[in-house]
Amino acid sequence: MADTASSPGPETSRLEPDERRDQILQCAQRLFSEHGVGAVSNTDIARAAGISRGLLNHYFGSRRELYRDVVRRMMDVPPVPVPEYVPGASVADRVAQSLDGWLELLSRNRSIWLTATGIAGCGGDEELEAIIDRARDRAVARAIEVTGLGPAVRDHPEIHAMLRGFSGMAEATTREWLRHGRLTRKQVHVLLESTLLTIINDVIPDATAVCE
Amino acid sequence: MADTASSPGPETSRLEPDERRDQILQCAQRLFSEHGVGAVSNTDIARAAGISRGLLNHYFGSRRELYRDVVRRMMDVPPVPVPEYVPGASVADRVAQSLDGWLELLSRNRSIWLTATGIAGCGGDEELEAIIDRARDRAVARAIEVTGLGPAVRDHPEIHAMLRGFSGMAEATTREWLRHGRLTRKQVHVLLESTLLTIINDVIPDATAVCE
DNA sequence: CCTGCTATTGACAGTTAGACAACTATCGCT
DNA sequence: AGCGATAGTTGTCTAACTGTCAATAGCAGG
Repeated sequence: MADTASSPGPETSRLEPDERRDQILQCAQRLFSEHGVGAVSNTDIARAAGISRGLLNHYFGSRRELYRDVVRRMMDVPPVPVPEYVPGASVADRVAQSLDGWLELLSRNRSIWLTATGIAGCGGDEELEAIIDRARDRAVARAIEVTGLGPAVRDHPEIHAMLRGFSGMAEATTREWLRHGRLTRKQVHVLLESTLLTIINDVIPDATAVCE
Repeated sequence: MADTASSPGPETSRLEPDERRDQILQCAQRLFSEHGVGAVSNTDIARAAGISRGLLNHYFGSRRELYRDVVRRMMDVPPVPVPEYVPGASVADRVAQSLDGWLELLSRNRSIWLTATGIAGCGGDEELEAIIDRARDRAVARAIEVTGLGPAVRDHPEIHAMLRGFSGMAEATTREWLRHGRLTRKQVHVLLESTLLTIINDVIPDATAVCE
């Protein structure tokens, strides 16, 4: 980054550690989103937060750890849009409703989500991979709950892996929608719904049979 | 990196520019694969290639450009496993055969592919994104050819975006197979085949209708 | 007002990328 | 053999970045 058109910096000093931590993370997240991770130095972040560079290391140790915490903060945002169990609803209904909730959530947190998933496998950091992996697993777990696949997954762990594959498709499709505008929300919905139902109804019986 | 257990370095000098370029890229690719991008310095690469540091900049300008060229080289590897047009074959047959060729190719170039896709969206570099995007588009173009969707795509460009979504699933699923061993090759095949056929037969009619 | 605690700073050390200049080695040509 | 042209080397210099640590400044409670 060349120059940071300095925002109206808080100009305050001596915050409580938790507040300071949070404020720094917020600034870092914004800068990463705006300029890309590689183009933002610790100096930039410190300036944006109105603090000295040394304080970054005091709070986060190394840059890598700061980076990890930013990603963690981003990924932890989604507070689960409640599966909503309605007695008379079919699996297809529940899938449709859950998908809708997910898409709604993403359309609200557009830039955060794009940054967090774009950051992704930046190469070499085990723990970072694990953080993103965990977020993905949470999404898959929700899918399992919604589709009522719980018992089947216990016997066939590969179903879990397949749903992780599906979540790759969900991410890619959502990028096409939110980032490039090459799909509409409705189209994403139809695509993901049909695909997920196919996986449940057609693929899983075949593929699990193959394994044994 | 502390010390690079020096490979049996070519020890030669005065190569043709093209050869030298290629040799440097090869070394960089190997180091990136082995130690991760962030852990390899220009000095490491120069040492591994048996040349001076300055020559790196002579050939590639900046580190970022070297990095881009490494990724470009990785992505350009797949020499298209020939679609093979057999007259009597159905779409499903052609999809199955093409998928099989793709999986075979990947199982052979396992580590290269994992590195290339893992490197992926490292954040912030437009041109790098474009390179990866282009590789993905090539895969999608092959899928369109195999499935005979050419005419439909001309009228409905969103089909293209959907197939890009599918390619996200293909990547994620393949990672589950090649990297984590949580799926077998057969399972990946069944999953991708069914999903792709569903998209072609069920989703595309629905979704394109929605658009108009 | 003083005193202890701690958030915060500022300067320092080590490393790296990138630019540049001067020099050397090797090839192709006459 | 001699002579350019060009690939490659070495070394240095600058700017920027990260991580560390002793010193400082702001805010409690007595």
